[in-house]
Amino acid sequence: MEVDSRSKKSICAEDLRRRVLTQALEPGVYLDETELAESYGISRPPLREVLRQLAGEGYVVLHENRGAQVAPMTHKTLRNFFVAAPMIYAATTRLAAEHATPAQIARLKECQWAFRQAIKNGDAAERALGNERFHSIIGEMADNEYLMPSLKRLLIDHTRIGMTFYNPRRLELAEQRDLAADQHDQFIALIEAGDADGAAEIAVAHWELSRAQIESFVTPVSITIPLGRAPGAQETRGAS
Amino acid sequence: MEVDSRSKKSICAEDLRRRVLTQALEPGVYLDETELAESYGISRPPLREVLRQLAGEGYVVLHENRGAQVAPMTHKTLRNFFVAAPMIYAATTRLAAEHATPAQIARLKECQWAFRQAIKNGDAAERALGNERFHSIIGEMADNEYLMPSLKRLLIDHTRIGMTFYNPRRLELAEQRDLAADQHDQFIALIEAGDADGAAEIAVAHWELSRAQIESFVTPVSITIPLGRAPGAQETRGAS
DNA sequence: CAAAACTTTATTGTAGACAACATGTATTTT
DNA sequence: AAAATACATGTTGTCTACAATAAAGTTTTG
Repeated sequence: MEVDSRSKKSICAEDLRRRVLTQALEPGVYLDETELAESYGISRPPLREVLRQLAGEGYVVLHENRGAQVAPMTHKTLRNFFVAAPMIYAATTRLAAEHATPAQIARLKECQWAFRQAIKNGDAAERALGNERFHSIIGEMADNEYLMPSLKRLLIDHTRIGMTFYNPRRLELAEQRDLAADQHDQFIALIEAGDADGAAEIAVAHWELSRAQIESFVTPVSITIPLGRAPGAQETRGAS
Repeated sequence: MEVDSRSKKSICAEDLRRRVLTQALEPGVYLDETELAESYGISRPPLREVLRQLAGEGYVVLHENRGAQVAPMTHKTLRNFFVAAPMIYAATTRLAAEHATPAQIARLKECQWAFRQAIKNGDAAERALGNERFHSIIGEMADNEYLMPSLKRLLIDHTRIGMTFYNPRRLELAEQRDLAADQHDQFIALIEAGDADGAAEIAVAHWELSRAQIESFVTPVSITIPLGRAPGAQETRGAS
């Protein structure tokens, strides 16, 4: 029955990842070790191990004698994101089409089903997490341990940006979400067909859609971007 | 005077990185926490934190209840390496030419000087580490937090491969090392000139040289590759 | 004699208590 | 009154001791 026999530590790590991705923990916020350890029912040493791991994965930043901070997003961050994303997304998707196994394709389809459910239900967090999971699976399909770290980092911030700009009331955004979901179906078809060139193309198209959406928010505002505090701006204490 | 006021933990982390890169700790070897903690003069909990961090950086792999293993190198690893390396190297070098600061260029020149010294002295480990440092600095110049994780992972295995195949007696390899050092000078010149296209080109050329060298070792042998044990093959205990 | 189960040993995982560091506040001094 | 210093508080960093898990060796049994 697939009992959840995972350790408290891995549950803790996964939950913290989820909270960072959904912005339940906002960029730049400092984390309290004692508080977190208690809430996950473990002591501080193992919690600190988890935080180190998450730091390695790019979810948090560690400051000596000043604890862990949810990875901040700055203006420079967004610029770099725009440079790296199309390259890594295209490359990994191409490789996914070349290497995907039937089992992985089945998982991708399941994930896509859940993604569409989340859109239908208007659940912002579930939609964002579902999207992250979808592209993570494609990353696993690519099966390249050298590209995966960059892909995962891109997905962290892509997901957080998606959460920031989510707005269920604006109609054109709802349409874009449906379009994105349709593109996901094309990802699946092309990967299943082993069409590397086609997969790379849809990856770029998918990115262009997302980029246009992000730019429609960033460009008009131009100066103040709602992407959380820079590191050391003000140190917002307290997680919840 | 730049006193070494870094914590024992960061010294420990750096030394472990060095030992992994130089193959003083061979791929696939399991690490003993008690032994390592004692040798670095710290207790096990902080050492475990360091190991978690190194796992996040790709130096080691953690197995639940079975400790930390120096990241193994398999045949698949090498294939993936050949796919990802040219892409990431070219991209980061191009960005380096666009973004490098004078201070960074100065550091790069210092590093290159040390690199040439190591070649002259026939010091394999110093040469390998110097090369790693050189390309790491270029990565810092690129200043893109999304590409850096992949670059660093590539450099880990590139360095280890370089150590594996190092042979001071074969003359054509010595020539190739000199050629590589000359290319490093071209890196510096092109980055300093802000020539992005030229930098990307030399990055590819540099990669091609390295690739040819690696292939000259791998192809003739074809079956058994001296790249360390696969995970779970035999579990070589003991670090030193 | 071979195989399986039990016991022993070594290593990893965790908890609680203590030390060190940083920050904010109050007091003192100019 | 303003600034600097000393103090108090809270949070991070570390250590020692203990618990749990896995491997190895030994014994027992078919």
